[in-house]
Amino acid sequence: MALNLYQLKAFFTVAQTRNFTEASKRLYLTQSAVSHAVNKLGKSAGDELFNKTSKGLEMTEAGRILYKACETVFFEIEKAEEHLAAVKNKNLGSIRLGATVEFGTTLLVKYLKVFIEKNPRIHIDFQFRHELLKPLLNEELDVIIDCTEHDSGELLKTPLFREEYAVIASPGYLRKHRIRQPADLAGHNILSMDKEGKWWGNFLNALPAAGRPELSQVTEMNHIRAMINAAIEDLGVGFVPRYCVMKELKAKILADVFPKLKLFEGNFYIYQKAKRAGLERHRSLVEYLKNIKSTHLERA
Amino acid sequence: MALNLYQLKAFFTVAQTRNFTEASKRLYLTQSAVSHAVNKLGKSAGDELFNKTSKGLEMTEAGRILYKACETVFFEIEKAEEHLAAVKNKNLGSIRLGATVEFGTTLLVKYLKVFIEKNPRIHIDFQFRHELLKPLLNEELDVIIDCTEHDSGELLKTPLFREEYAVIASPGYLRKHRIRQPADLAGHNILSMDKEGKWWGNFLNALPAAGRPELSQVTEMNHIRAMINAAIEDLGVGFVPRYCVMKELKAKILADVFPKLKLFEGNFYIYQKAKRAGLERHRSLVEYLKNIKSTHLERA
DNA sequence: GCGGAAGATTAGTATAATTCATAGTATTCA
DNA sequence: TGAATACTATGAATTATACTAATCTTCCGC
Repeated sequence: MALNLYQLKAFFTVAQTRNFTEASKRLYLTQSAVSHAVNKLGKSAGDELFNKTSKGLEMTEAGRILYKACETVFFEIEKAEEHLAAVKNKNLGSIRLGATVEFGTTLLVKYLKVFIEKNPRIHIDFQFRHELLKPLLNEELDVIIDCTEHDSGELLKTPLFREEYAVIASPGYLRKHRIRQPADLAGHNILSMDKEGKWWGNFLNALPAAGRPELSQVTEMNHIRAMINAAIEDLGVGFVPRYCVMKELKAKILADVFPKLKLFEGNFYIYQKAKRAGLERHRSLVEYLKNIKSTHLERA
Repeated sequence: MALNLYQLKAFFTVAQTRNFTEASKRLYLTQSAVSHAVNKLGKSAGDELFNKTSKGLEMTEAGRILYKACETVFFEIEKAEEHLAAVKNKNLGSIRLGATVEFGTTLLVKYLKVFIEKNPRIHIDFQFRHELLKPLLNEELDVIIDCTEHDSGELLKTPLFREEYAVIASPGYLRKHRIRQPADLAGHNILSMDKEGKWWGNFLNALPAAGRPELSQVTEMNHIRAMINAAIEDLGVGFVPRYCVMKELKAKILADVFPKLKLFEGNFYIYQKAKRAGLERHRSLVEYLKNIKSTHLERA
């Protein structure tokens, strides 16, 4: 039979992307080359590797067997390459690090400055977006920092810190509209990431059922920074991670509406594919990231 | 860098055999092809992979890194191939089974008959020799059954049974020379695998120091079967694994000189490379072999 | 049924693997 | 020391294979 690495690589990438054309781009090859390679691999495996269904490609059993082998094989090769590079004082390779937009653009880049200076042989590329899990699973990203909960055998999860939220408004807005307790929010313009109010859900849940306001007038905007700026401009009341507005609170261009209320949202976690967590560069980065705290922004 | 499977295979085989020419034979390639491949691999790894020393090849650090990766990679590929074959009802591959000459040619082949009939998709090749460990380590053999003790992290050891020995002679010989107790052996012709008497060491050790005979007249012969046949022909007294002479004892062409003495030699063990023990065909075979007992020969 | 998207096919080219022939390097032994 | 032996390395030629470009097929939505 004699499996072949070119073909396995092509197959593996197709399996990850579920798309020959996309795979060909990742591999810097033509779609034709990928098609050839996967077909040849299928022949030497004695079976088709993919079935074409109405909604895309689906692996056959033979495909799944090979996929599992590929995970180990390519990881092992990558590890060996990293190890060789380490011995020869070469670059250790790169990490594609994903994080949510606000967290990434503010806290993360500042915190990583020291790591990047101390580890010149590890290159880090950044991807700040909201959708993080899927790119991690299909190997567009190597490490992500996300504040949603995922649990799967193939992912390694490292807890970072508890994210504290705050209800914010500009001091001017608060002077005009007295807001003393949560119930007072009814009728105010509510700045939210979504129209349905899921974004404010954790705030509401933190309140006793009796004191929950009816959030009727909701303005949707799909970036936290936009929400913050809107609040600064007196456009309404926002609900945001506290670390995002540390500076604004200090500078008093924003105020904490309910300073006595402790509002915790989900944890921040580092996620990586369990297999790839064995890479030395992953280990160093995660070890460093573990010490990040939401309070790091205050120093900045 | 982009490591390459052909080159890794060539390198891996050279590393196992410590010999380019031997590796080329195993790979059904020319020595030149192997040399080219290993050199190219060395170039893409950025370092030499072997140093030539006065007594053969020696891996460099880069070589050792790659060797470790190869172990995993090729095992994983082999496992995938076996798995694919299983799904498609093809042959599961072959096992090169090694055992000591006497054990292999008598007990083992008979015992394995049933396994071979029940598992037509696993092919077994046999190698009966005295040197078993080295061929196992350099991948000339996949599984060996040996009665010597080895302990190493890379080997998986499965105990089989305790081997019982017996002192034998032909009934005619015993009629002529009365042998009542071990001390009577002095002066007799002693049949042994070696001239120095190490072979009889375990017999002597089983006796109280006072009753140990002086084995002065030793005849060396390098096969157990030869020793047995010599004993049958009245040539002297032999010391052999009991399972080897079950038939002869029953047929009364040989007699147990000290039937009341229980003489145990070392255990029999199955050894395999730990990595390769994960192969399905290895598991089935070892599972079956575990039930072998030295008494199986009596039935035959 | 037409256009677009995605994969397959075919034929030709580029690249890499393999061989052949030969040269080089230790080691052994007379 | 020189010849014989047993390796490995090298370069040119050959063969196998990966890859591309262009074209074709299929499937899906409008």
